[in-house]
Amino acid sequence: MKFYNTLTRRLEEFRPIEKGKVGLYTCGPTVYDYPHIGNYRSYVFEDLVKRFLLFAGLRVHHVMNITDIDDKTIRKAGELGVPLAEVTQKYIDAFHADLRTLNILPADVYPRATAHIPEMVSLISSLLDKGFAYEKDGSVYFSIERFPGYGRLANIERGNLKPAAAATHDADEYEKEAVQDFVLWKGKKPGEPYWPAAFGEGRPGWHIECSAMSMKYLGPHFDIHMGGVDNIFPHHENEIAQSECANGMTFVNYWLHCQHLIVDNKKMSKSLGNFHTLADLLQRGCDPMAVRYLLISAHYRKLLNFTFDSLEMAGQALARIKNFDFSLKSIHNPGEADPETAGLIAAAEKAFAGHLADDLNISGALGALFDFITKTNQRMTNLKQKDAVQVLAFLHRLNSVLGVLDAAEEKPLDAVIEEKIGEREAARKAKNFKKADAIRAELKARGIVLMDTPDGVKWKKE
RNA sequence: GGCGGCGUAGCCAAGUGGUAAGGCAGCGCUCUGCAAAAGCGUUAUUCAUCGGUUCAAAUCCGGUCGCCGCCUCCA
Repeated sequence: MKFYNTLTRRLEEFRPIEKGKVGLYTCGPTVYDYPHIGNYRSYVFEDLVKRFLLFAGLRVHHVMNITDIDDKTIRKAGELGVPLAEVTQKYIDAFHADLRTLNILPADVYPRATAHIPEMVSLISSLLDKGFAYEKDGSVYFSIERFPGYGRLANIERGNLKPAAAATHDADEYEKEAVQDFVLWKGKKPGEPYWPAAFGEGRPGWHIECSAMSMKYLGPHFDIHMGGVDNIFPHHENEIAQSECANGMTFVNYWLHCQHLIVDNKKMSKSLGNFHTLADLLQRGCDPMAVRYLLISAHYRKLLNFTFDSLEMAGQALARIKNFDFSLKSIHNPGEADPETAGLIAAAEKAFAGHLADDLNISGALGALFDFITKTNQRMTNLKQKDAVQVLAFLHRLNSVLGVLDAAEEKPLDAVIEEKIGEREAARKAKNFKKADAIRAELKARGIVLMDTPDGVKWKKE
């Protein structure tokens, strides 16, 4: 399989460091507020990659950090007048709930920054010892001029900064030798949390946490690091600088970055106010699986424009897959399976996997799935239960990658509804269609859709 | 100022040299008590635009127009 590596700006064949295993690090949330669905585009994309690696038979060790100490979390706690840990725990819980709602597989570890301060202190000490960092007024900075590879990931030449940006660049409260140097350790300030360190009390900078925690759980050199494109610079660039200077070896082999979700041609962001949280969408009655489908349905390196129309279309496309699943489950014909079934499955699986192996070409993969659905629907009336079982197993194998079919929907009906359906059947037999339609409308209002088929009445949740 | 991306039917979106996947929406038909689902047919001589290379270009090269991102916290 091939991935587009931001570091080399080309498609590269993926080769794990250790055969059959993948070390995967993804940048997690800063827990000062609810994420919006633009944030979730990245997490859902990362989930797709992870699921595809698993589908391909690889064992994945996935680490996602939680940033629970930084300027924003401190500010939020100050505004609310509650302890930092109380604020961060609230948003951590909310984050995990959203991940479940979007059917995102959990990471193996969710390390929190505040639980790894000693590791960061030790890493900073090492950078100081090796001469890549310096202290100034109680803070510690990384000196980018001492790392020749700086700027390679983001393709930024030093000295090519926007003149205006360079001039006004963060004259912040911290003193640095060079304007582009970044902070590893922020000296203690009144009213802020702090931890002890050989180089003075204080708290970690944002970038150092990802280096320290990825190193702890994945080692100094691992396979894949992912995040949103806006993390390329400076965050990931800085991670590379810190990690490679401390360890003297390559940090990460493959860097994958997900493009932004946009709204009205503008990046969805908190500052522009043009965002929706997952809770907002659920409150409007949107199906979370349609949200997931929409977020994965465009190629990850292209902008995706969010509209309620496109969410509606995603829901309709998903409905085609669900109807297919539904039809297959209704087949109980006896007899031997048609040999053609296995052939069609093999061809579709090859096409599906082939497209995903081509830098996650999801459109191609979905095209292969829909082609298969159409072909199988054409054969549907002749299929035996033995065919249906094979096809269902295949569909669910593909869904192990897509994650858009929600198993939780398959709850049995309660007795009252069963009774209504029976009543309606009796009315239909008696040609009392008015009553039959009234019952159907009543059930529809409760989210149960009835379908009359040659095999008898079927139902599904809307 | 530097770096990078995008522009394919009503909408979404694949396709990077060989003659336009797929999804949604629409229209006609089949099935059906009516629906729903499903099927069949139909929906871009054309890929922002101009020019070039080639037997052949949406795909390569150059120009133009429009839009966006990064260079500062940000998925």
